[in-house]
Amino acid sequence: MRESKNYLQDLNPAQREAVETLYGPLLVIAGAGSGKTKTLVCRMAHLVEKGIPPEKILLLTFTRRAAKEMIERASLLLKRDFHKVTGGTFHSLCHTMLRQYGTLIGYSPNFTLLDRTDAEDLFNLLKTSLGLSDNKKRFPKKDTLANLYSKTLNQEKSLEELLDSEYPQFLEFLPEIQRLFVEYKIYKKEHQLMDYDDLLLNWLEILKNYPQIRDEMGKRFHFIMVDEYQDTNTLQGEIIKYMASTHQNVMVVGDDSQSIYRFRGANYRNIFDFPKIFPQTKIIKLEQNYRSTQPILDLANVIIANSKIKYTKTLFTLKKEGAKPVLFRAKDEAETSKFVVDKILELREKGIKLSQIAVLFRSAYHSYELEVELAKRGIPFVKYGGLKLLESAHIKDLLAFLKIILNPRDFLSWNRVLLLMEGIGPRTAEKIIQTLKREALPTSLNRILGLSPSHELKRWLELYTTIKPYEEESPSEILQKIWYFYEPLFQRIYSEDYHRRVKDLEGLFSLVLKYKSLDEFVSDLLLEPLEITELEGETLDEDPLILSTIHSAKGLEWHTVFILSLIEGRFPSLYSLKNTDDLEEERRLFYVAVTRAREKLFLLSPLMVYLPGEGKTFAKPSRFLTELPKTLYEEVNYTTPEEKSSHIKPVTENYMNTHYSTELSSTSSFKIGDFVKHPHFGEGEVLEVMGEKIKVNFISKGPTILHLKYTQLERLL
DNA sequence: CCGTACAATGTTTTT
DNA sequence: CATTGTACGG
Repeated sequence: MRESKNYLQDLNPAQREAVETLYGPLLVIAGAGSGKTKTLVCRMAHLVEKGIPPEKILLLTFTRRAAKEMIERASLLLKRDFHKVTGGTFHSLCHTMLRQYGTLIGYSPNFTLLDRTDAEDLFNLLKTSLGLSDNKKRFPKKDTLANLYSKTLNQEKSLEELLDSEYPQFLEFLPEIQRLFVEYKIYKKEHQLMDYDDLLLNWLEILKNYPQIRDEMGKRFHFIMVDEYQDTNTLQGEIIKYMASTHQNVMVVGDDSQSIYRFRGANYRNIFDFPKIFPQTKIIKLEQNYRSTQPILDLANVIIANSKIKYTKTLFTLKKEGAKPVLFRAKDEAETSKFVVDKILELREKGIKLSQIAVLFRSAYHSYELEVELAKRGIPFVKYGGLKLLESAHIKDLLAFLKIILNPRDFLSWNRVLLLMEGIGPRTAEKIIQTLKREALPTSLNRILGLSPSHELKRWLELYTTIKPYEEESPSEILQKIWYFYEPLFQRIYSEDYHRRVKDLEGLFSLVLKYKSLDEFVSDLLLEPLEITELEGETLDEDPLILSTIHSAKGLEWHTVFILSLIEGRFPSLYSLKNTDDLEEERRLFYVAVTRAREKLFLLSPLMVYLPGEGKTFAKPSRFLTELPKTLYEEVNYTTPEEKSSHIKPVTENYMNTHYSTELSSTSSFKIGDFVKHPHFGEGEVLEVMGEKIKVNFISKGPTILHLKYTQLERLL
């Protein structure tokens, strides 16, 4: 009780009201940077302080990482253990519950989870077996099918409506596609498979049909908190409705202007529907921004004011001072990359940690050129978004082995595994699977070996029948055994880029050590897919720079933010141009990107860009840029270091940065033993000169390596 | 029936 | 431009 004063007094009145409203439905509309996370953390702490056991709290967030961080922060706040709080995503909650209660609707506890590509593979399989891929050349492809299927569920539209609006060329196949979807559902149920959508759907079905489960949930989770509510869909809204039906103690937090998951069925209107589901809802708005400076916020407010829909709030800040956002229009992407890297090095010299700087972009591939430049200049970085480790073929192979160990009826994974073996193609694989369906292993062993003379098949089946996942063997031991078998096939299949791929696997081997059950390992990989760079970069000696898609940057903030490729067709994306709603979402995406910045914001918009199909073309600046008043940003010119010594000339007279306007230090002018002065680190002695780099022992900071190109050092006599 | 060599195709964001 | 489908030879 004594401690409570401290954290409650740190809150503004609105935040405090949200924290102190413990019972009943509560909707918090929280603008970007308005202390949303802080409010959630404090409320969680407050609940516990009022005597609520942590295990009665359910915290739903957008990523599991976010939940973990909040629980950590609450623990620190009260110096108590909050680890019994159940925290995670909707999908992970549903997954856990279905492992426990799935039997009610005919699912065994060891059902298999399908990721996106698994689902696509299944569509392909069914497409072939229904004879839909034979002569009709224009029948939709597997990824289109999976996409359509998911949309019918998440956006609650009929297949016909969706086809009409998005794929009119496939309308003629409506009956075939419908039949395919029915088959897809049947197949999943028969083989104990669930895709991502099934997790929500099936759990909702149980909640709807079993009042006793609702009661049980009410007792188990007496307080529910949901973060990022603007990015939930109707299905998730309904899950909340049932989970909280007995007590109504549910708080949701969201920002309608930051809704960026429409393609996944999220609708910002969900926020406004919340009071309809829970008529007693109390609404609180958080409008004070604690993150960004006024110039950044001004830009953000204009972006959202330009949108067609009226949003609920205008942000204000007390951080009045600050540099205007900078726009740089490079001649091409190469020049953009150089500018960004130069600026980053400059910031680092000023003492900003690389991990406090982020480069954001609409699509993962937009950063390729920059990544090359960063590697060349030796700047460590991690990238979020884009290709997931799980999506690479070799990881999927290993996972397929694990999946059939856990669920022998997962014939989709059996199919993948069998096709890896030399001498086994689609037909033989199909025959083997038919045999397995009639008669399980090990009884059918000899019959199956009779179908193919493949040595690899024989070796695998022998190994397979000896592995016992639920008994004494650890996940790591099992993975080792599989690797022992798989390695020769791996070398044969991926002979060209063996070395690149084997690196990923090493990461996987070290990750598996943390798990005590194989089941948990596999579902975790599917529910929170690992980023490729998350496994590679353990040995970095410096906090790395962040590269991220805007979607993956949600909820985070940095000292400086760069936004890449503000070009029509890239941002806004080509696919959003036809449809106003999609375009509006792109605008919100830009808003999200801008509001990630605390102090400095750089907007990049190259004049020429590589567009798929037509090579290098002139780029049209993004409409999001052209609709901004010029007074809100500074446009700069820039010459790359090769052409001249690194030099920026301000276009307008009050350009924020004086750094480039002074002459730069020349490489030759320093020797060991010189005394020098740095504008931010103060005085120091030169210890070593290494080409373009110099090592200086600063009085304030100790020995530091500087890049002469980007530093202005003054020699003292 | 398998594996490979060649042609075509559309190319975002994620649990 | 890299993945995905098709044609053909072994």
